[in-house]
Amino acid sequence: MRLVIARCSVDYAGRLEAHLPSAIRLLMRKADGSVLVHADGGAYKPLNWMNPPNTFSEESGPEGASRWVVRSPKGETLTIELEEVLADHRHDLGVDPGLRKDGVEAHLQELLAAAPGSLGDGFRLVRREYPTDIGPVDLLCHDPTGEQVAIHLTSEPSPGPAAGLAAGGHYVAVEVKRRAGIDAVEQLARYLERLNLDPILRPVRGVLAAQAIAPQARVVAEARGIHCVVVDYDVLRGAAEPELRLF
Amino acid sequence: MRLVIARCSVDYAGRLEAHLPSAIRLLMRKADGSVLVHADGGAYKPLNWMNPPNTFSEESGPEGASRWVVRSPKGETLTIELEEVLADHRHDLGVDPGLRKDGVEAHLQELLAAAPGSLGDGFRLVRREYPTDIGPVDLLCHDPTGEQVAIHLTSEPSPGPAAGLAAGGHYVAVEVKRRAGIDAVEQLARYLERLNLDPILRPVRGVLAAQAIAPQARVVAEARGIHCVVVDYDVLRGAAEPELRLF
DNA sequence: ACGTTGATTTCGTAA
DNA sequence: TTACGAAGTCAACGT
Repeated sequence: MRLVIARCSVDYAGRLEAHLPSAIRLLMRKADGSVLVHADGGAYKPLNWMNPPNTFSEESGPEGASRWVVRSPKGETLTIELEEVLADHRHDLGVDPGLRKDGVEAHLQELLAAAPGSLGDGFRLVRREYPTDIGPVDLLCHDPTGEQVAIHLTSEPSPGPAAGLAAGGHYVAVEVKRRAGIDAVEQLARYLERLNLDPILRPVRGVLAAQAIAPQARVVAEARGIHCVVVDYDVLRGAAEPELRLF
Repeated sequence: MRLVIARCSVDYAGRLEAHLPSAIRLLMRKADGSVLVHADGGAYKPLNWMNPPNTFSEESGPEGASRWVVRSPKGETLTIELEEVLADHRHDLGVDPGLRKDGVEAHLQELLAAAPGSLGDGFRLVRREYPTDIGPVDLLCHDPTGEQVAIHLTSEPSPGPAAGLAAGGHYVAVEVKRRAGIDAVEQLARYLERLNLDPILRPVRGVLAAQAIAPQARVVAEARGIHCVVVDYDVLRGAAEPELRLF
């Protein structure tokens, strides 16, 4: 990794065009070829950058000035005019071990799959990522209460739900989000529309489960008969490991 | 700006939890308070970071080791254990002048407004950012072909379209996107629903114009009678400056 | 202040 | 490989 502090101006031409007038900035060139231009503000995002793969060229000018030209194979060009170089450090960092993340939507879905009762009394999980022709529904559950549905004696294809569950109650399609907006409601509504075309599943209700639900989304959801459930991550983690709650 | 090269391990606890095992990394602390952890790869995104506002504390340990703890008011915590510091530079960069951008969606909209014929044969622009009660439609155009609409002799309020254009053909609401997904289709569908409540405008057709349209979005659009137009930025730039095409 | 939309989004994953 | 959804999305703009 090379770190340069320099007074410079920057031009980017590619998917858009951008220009940075002359100022003192940090230029970073990583071992993977990335070039980053950072100011002393603007949080974690660089003012300008070029991701790998790219070709890098450095031309010397008069009085310590120089020019960096970085080109991507897609025709993007990042040009940096270094007018005055105040520092130029190089460091060998080696390869970084990976980052471990925990607590994203996938994990929330796991916890809900392990504790479907959090979504509604008596709910049982039928399948995660239940496939439809417009994409998979996060969770398909079964609610033993409510209206009776027809009993199907015919055997069903593999991806179908277990026939036994359909004997009473109804199915519930669950959309899991960390933060649910109107788009989540519409996504779930599309799934419900599809699922309710299937006479074997019908009627399918909808549940929107999220750590936070936008007020507008809640209004739209209720209007469409979709039930909203706000889930708490920590409570859920407890519910998924019920043995911990006995003590 | 402070730049530290150090062997360190990092833990983040906040909206999610993340852990980075010990390795040599660049730690950046900007004048605005941001703390960034960069590896020598991974392009422009830091491995971990904390945006301002935050509180920063640095504790010294034995043999040059130290610990940085960065806390945000929302309860997020970034903890960096510096086991070995290889470099520690400070630089005063000053305030950065702004970035000038050109060529984003707004610019695409300008080009289409200047060359509405790209959207359909004979299309004329009625208005950009045509207001509705759920937000402005990117472009409202008029298609001289197709069904006849009623002629309105009454004068109209200022934001209304020119009455003369309504004498033949029909109106077209255009949604402009760089990349169109299903959400763009639904956004346009909502606008069309609203616009078609207006007896003066009715009937209003829909056109989705984008540099790239997701296949699923195209299916949904066609199903709703919305026409899809893929626009090319460079061609459009040529069409918007027709004098250049004479030579 | 809040909500909505765009982004050189980037990044992961599943088909 | 491609396509699609999620992101510690962030950030800008309009209400």
